[in-house]
Amino acid sequence: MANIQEVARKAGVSVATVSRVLNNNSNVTEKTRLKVKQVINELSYEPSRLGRNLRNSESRLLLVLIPNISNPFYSEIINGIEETAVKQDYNILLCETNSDSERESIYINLIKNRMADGIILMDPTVNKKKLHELSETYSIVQCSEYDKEGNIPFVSINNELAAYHAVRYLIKIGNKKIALINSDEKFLYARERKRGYEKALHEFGITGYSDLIYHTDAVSFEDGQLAMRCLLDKKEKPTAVFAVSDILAIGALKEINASGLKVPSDISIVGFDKIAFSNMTYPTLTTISQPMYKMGCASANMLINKIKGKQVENITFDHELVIREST
Amino acid sequence: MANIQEVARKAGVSVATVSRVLNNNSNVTEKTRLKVKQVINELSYEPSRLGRNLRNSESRLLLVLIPNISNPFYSEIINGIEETAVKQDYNILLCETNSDSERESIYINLIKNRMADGIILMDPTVNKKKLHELSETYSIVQCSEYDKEGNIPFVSINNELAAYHAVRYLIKIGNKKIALINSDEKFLYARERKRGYEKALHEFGITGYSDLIYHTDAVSFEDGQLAMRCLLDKKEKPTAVFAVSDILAIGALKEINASGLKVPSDISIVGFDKIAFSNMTYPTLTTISQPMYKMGCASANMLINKIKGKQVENITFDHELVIREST
DNA sequence: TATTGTTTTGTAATCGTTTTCATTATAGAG
DNA sequence: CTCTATAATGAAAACGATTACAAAACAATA
Repeated sequence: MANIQEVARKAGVSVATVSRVLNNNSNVTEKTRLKVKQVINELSYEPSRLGRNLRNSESRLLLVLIPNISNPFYSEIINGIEETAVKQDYNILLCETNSDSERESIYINLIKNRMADGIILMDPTVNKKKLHELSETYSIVQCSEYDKEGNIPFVSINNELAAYHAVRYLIKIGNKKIALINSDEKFLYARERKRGYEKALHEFGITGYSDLIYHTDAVSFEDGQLAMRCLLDKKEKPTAVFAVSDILAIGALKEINASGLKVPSDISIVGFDKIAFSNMTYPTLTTISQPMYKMGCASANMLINKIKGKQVENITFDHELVIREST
Repeated sequence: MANIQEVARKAGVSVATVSRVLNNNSNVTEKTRLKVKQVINELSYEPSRLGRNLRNSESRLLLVLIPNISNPFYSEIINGIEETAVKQDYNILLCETNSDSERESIYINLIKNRMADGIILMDPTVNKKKLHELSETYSIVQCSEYDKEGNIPFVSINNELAAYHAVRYLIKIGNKKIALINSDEKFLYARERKRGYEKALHEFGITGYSDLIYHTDAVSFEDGQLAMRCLLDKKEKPTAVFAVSDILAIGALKEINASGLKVPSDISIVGFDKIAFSNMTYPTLTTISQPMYKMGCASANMLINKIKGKQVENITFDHELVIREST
């Protein structure tokens, strides 16, 4: 495999000139440029990014930390990140943390080792203090789930408002006994969506159903089923369910169907995220849509700007209530 | 940010010794080792992989080329790849090709530029000749979808046999008019699964239903719906459907439900892949399960072995027919 | 033609490691 | 205490690019 030296020798120029041609940078005579390009072709030379990276002290890699790649919510975000990154000559290093802080710190080391130029964090499980320290030295942005305290920039939506809209809608179509299937409240989004839920109930003077809140261990279909089974066992069954994730909602839906009750006539259900599959369930799922793809694009741009040393501003995207058959 | 020179100076040793401590390689006195480690801590020094990579002429990055990250089939494979790679101190560079050969070749350049040590290809859209040329110089393995012609090693299943099993099962439970929802036959798996379908029909002497084969443009829920709508419009409706992907099957299922027909009493349906969703549909989907995670692990191991210069053998995993409510 | 200014090119240092080979320190044997 | 064998260390050359600075080539002007 040829290197820049060989090209220079064969073309009868210096490596500096070859490098200049490569980066079509400063002024090189058309004649030499042509000659060099010809030799590059003859030797089918490809510049090594290893050398270039070392010299430039950059990896042109963005580290993307997600809890779980199988969750379609993240797939869409990653789509956006990748698209945006590639346009600006970056690549993404996708790493799945499984919300395990040990695993996460293995990956975070990649930035300390200069193998990544920045991090897009989807689910910070690392302890806050460490994270904030880290963000003073390195370029980090948060996407979707974030930590308010520090000053690490983030891209997200207004979770409280979105949940409020969902629940208000359930109330307006006649529901009072509205269950909440929430995930672990260690997540900001979980706390915020719960607050939106409570706010809507409070606003319409609905009280006394605090046992209709269920917290799942994780976000999986099975957790959704489990939650719903639990809720159906209550002496006062809910007439509607708001789940903080489509995945949970779909599990719940399955459980309702299995119990012989009908959606939406017996129980209405609203999910969150508008994953592709939410339109394939029976019945189709009413849900809150987040602009996942755009959020991915925005966080990649934000990170790249941060790497370049620019000042960046937090972004809050709009959500939308998508009404379908489950309500 | 400290470098190895500073550590060496502060510890009063040479960079060689520091490097040896770092790689806890050859013999370093316990005393100096301790001293060096202490300085490393004091300076919170982290070795740069950029320097190391250049020196070692490796990137320790595996390029994973998938057509579409949103397809849960691939997510599971990626899980396996990543898990395996990380254990051996590799990271994965995940790249989505969208089955676009131009995009694919951008990514393939990464290996020419030494930014990746090898490639796991899921959906070779690059032209075959180029691919085979490439594989003479670089380490490449194929996973799931592959090209038989060349001698690029692959990990897959026996698609023909799997399809044969699915269709034979449909026949045995009493179906004759069995539709096939296939994807584009540019894919090997599509051609093979079709052959399995035909083999089963032929074996049981079923003929005359060749208009019950539908080819979709892509693999999406919508394509599945479209296909089913088309099949339901035939004068002789099928009593069973075999779809070459769960995604297509789920779309088809949706369409059958929408048309007022019942699954499985009116129409039975079998999918392929056993994605997580397939257990959440109404009714749950009978499907062929592939060991996606294990396939991911196997292809990562295979690639790493190839990078190390070892000889590798193709692997064909077993499939399994998972009978659920849709049949 | 000599002088100046502007392009174009080359030399050599640099990025941060690893590793070969030479050298020095240490221990063990006589 | 000296001599050897071995273990521990260091000096310096890679790896393959980029780039500051110096030098050479060229063009323009007097």
